[in-house]
Parts: sequence; structure tokens; C-alpha cells
Amino acid sequence: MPPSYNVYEDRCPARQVLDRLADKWALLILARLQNEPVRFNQLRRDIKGISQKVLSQTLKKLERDGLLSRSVFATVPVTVEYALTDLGQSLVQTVNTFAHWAEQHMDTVLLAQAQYDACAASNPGA
Amino acid sequence: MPPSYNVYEDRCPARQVLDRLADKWALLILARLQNEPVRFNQLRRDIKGISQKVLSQTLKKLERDGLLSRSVFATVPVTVEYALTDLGQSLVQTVNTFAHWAEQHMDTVLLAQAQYDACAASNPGA
DNA sequence: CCGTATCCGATCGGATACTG
DNA sequence: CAGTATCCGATCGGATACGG
Repeated sequence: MPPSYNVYEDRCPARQVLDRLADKWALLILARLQNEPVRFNQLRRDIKGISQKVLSQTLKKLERDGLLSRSVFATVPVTVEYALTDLGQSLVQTVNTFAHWAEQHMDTVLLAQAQYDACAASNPGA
Repeated sequence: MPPSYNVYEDRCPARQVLDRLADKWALLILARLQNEPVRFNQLRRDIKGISQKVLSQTLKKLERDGLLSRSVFATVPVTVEYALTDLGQSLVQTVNTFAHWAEQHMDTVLLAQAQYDACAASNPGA
């Protein structure tokens, strides 16, 4: 079998998928949905800093990619629930690994940034 | 011990780290460096579609975060090698998992997109 | 409650030219 | 080879207003 695709290539489908996932809001949404379906405004409240517009756009992209499903309930007013599909579930573990890495190593990163900035400040031109 | 931080919160350091990593070029660069140090123009050639400007910017960010190191050799002309730090190495496995997920599931995603688009096209207003 | 539509400033990023 | 500097069009994204 051929090694299939190369993510370093332009036009590679795998890379297009990767590009789509390399989005901070998409990752946070997937992580938030891992345990339960969540309604639109609940996501908006939980994921601090996301605007209604961007949340709507990102949800639509993720639904288009088959990573989550959108269910409308004819209550008054209407209720809309977003939930991971099986495909989304298959990805969420990796998303968690990413988030955990960030949690575990953020102090190291913050320190590295401080050192880098201090060095850059003391070497204006050299 | 406190559960430390919440990635859903604005201003959370872990989330800032996550935001930084949620970048398609950053992921591709980290993946490319996993086996060996690579020079600037080699990266530029290998990672198809990246511009010199964006490559330069992204490398600088990753260096600032302590994920990779920049080594200058006084050859003529000068040689510059980028390599993963230990911190970068600790992340690259997760990056690979992401890339592999994309490779394994891209067909499913492409199919889902086609179905979504077909349905949207047949339901212009409804 | 769950969105869409529009406006508009801010940022991104490609192309090009230039330096050590 | 390995960048930096500038220009400038394209895109992003917040705020606001409105509709189902």
C-alpha cells in the first residue's frame, strides 16, 4: 500500500483537515462537548471570549466536517443541542492530550517567553 | 492540589498556550523537526505553501515559547539550524497523533462535507 | 433562545525589494 | 543562505441590529 498522503504537501486532503482543526475555538468546542450535548448559548457562556458570530461559524464548519451534530427541539423558544458524532468522539482524546500538555507545560513556556523577552530587551541591536 | 487552570477561561495561561499551538504552520514545523534539525530554506521548501515571512514569524514564536532552538554556524554563507528542544520533543508525539488522525479520517471528513454541501444546495431556503 | 446580516476597524499574509 | 522592511489587498472578527 502507498504511504497515502503527505501533510507537507499543499492540496493534501489530510493537511486540509489538519488546517481546519488547527483552530483554537474548534478545539475548545470539541473539548467542551466531550461529555454531553450542549446548547448554543451555553457554549457561548462556557467558552469565555468567543463571540456569537465566531461560535456560529465554527459550529457550522465542524458540523460540515461531520465532527458534531446539530439537533433542533421544537420547544418554545426553540432548543438547539450540539453533540459530538462518532467521528468527533474519535478525535476528542487527542484534543484532550493537547489541552493537558498545555496545562502541564504552561509554566515552562511562560518562563521561556520571559527569558526570550529579557534577552531581546538587553540586546536591542546586537 | 488545586485543579489548577481551566482552558475555557479567558486569560488562562494554558489556554494561551493552546491558542498558540492551534496554528497549522506551527504544527507542521514541529512535525518536520521531529527527526532532525532543519535549516531555514529547507523548511521553506519542505512545507509547501508557507511564505518566507510567515515561516520567519512562526519560527520566532516557537523559539520564544521554548519549543525549538536556533543555532547559527559561521559558514559562508551563514548556516542556521532549527531543532526541537526537550520541551518541543515532549509535544511532538501529540502533534503526530493529530496528523495521523487527519490522514486516517480525511476520507470520512471529505464525504461528510460533500453530503453537507449537497443537502444545503437542495435546501436553498428551507 | 438561536441565530443571520451588515458595517467596519484590525490583523493577516503575499509580493517585492533590500541587507549581512 | 537567512533573514528584515514595506506596501497593500484580503480576510478576520467584534459590535450592533434585526428575524424566526
